[in-house]
Amino acid sequence: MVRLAPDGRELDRRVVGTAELAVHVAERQQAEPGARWVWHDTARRYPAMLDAGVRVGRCHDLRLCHAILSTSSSVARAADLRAATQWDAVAAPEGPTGDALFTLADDPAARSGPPEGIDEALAEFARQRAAIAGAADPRRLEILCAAESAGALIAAELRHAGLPWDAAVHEDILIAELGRRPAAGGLPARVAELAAAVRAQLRDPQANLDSPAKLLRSLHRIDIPARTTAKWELRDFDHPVIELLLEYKRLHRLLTANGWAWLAEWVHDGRFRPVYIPAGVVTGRWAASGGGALQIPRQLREAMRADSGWRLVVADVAQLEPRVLAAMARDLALAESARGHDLYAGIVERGAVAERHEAKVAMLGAMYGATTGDSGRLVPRLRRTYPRAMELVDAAARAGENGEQVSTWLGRTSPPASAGWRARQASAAGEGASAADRDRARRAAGDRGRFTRNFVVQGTAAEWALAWLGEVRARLARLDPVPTAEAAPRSGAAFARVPHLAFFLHDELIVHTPARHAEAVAEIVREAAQAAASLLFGDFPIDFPLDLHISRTGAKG
DNA sequence: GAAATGCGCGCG
DNA sequence: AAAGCGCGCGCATTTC
Repeated sequence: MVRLAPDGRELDRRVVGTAELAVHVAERQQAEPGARWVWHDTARRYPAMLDAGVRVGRCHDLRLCHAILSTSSSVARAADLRAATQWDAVAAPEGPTGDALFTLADDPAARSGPPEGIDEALAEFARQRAAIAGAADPRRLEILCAAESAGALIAAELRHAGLPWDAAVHEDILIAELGRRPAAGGLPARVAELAAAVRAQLRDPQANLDSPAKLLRSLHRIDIPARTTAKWELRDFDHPVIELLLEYKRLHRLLTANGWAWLAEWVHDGRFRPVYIPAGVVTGRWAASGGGALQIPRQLREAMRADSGWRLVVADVAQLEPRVLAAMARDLALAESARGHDLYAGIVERGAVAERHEAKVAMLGAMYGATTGDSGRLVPRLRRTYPRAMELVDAAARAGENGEQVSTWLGRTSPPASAGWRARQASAAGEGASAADRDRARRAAGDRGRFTRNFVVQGTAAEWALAWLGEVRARLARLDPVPTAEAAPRSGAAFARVPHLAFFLHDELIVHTPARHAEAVAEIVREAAQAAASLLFGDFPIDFPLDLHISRTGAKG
């Protein structure tokens, strides 16, 4: 550990273990609340501090920032960073007994993580500072690295606090939908009944409903000529088995994905604690590992219950991506249509299309690269009405098709075209290329174009969301703790007495707060959205309206 | 018998 | 209505 003066001068250095580090950080946070901690990997250091009740205000995550800067097209000498060992490697998580559990030092060949020493960390930090300072627009990368690092803190904090989850409510839903939980092994009553009814209709008591290939053959035997067993295809066939089968699939899905096994594995002591992975997606979106945090069915949302005396403030952004697109492209016409709560209604008002639903599929089609169907047909209407916004995504698509890289608003850059992709394009352009070669190359180019088209919008939306999260976190930290008598101890040592973020998913966040702070928190969440807009887009006139509500109920029963 | 692949479906 | 982006998971099937 090394302490630096604001001018970068070294004040003192010591090698410390995790426990000692937590104590030291707690002391320094008191003395210098604005300090920014520089370390290799937040995911590795911060959870143990939180367990010790220590929160950190700001940090610079060398691993995540290395990943951004070493591949950003905004950085002039990114190769210097790439040459600097493996700073974006994920190190093994620190176990309860510290690094000793993962000692790899005696086997240098097995060591895949980054250098551990202070000098190496300082050198990497200096390289990253230089990379940012030398960029054409240093402010954007500065903001991106700060937001990414804040996100790393938040990801650890979200897991520490967890999302209040009432297992009894969840179980009530399961019983209502599926029937009683079977004693051992078997299917719940309603699922078993449906399976039997489907097999009766198929006139095959042994029919396998869970193997797509076998199910398809069973359907063919009763003259249903489906090509696949996907529900949007089955829905079009007029046969009594269809409704039963779709209901069976729905319940079977609920059972296997979010049934009793999921509850037992992921909900403990009234909290759902998924593992968040900042920048787990190349666009900068977060991924999740375990628990399926990205896919909790809406049906189960009722099981989210604030602790007694606490509230959940639930907020999501209405149509985040098209709003981000309007601001990036400086498209005043689209920004005007986006004013207020319903961007799609605004598009209809402007006369681009006749119906709200058309506005929605057209806009999604423009951002995803639809070429066929209703969506593909409607995109040209948007092109006429919002030429600046549409040119931005069209240009991103052309760049991708040409094998170029694209960047988000703040400077996160898409991956380069793979060697295989380049080889395919080159051989298709050569003399001996067959029609099939050219066709494959054209399809691959189209795929890549749709990816880069979406990358700039999805990635910038992720940046806006990170800024929003970071603003919310900073402002929540200024609210007063409640007395111990009103604490929510299950939210963990660091958050038992203060409002804290409890969930985040792309364009949605949830804060768990003492009831007395709920209105203040709601205001903070709204203000933070405008602050994020200003941070990224300055005074460009774009709204980011929220759907926001405060949960009425406390814990069940 | 483990690992990779395909399908289907939940989420944004 | 089920194409056009990004994910993770469970299950069945194929491959090593």
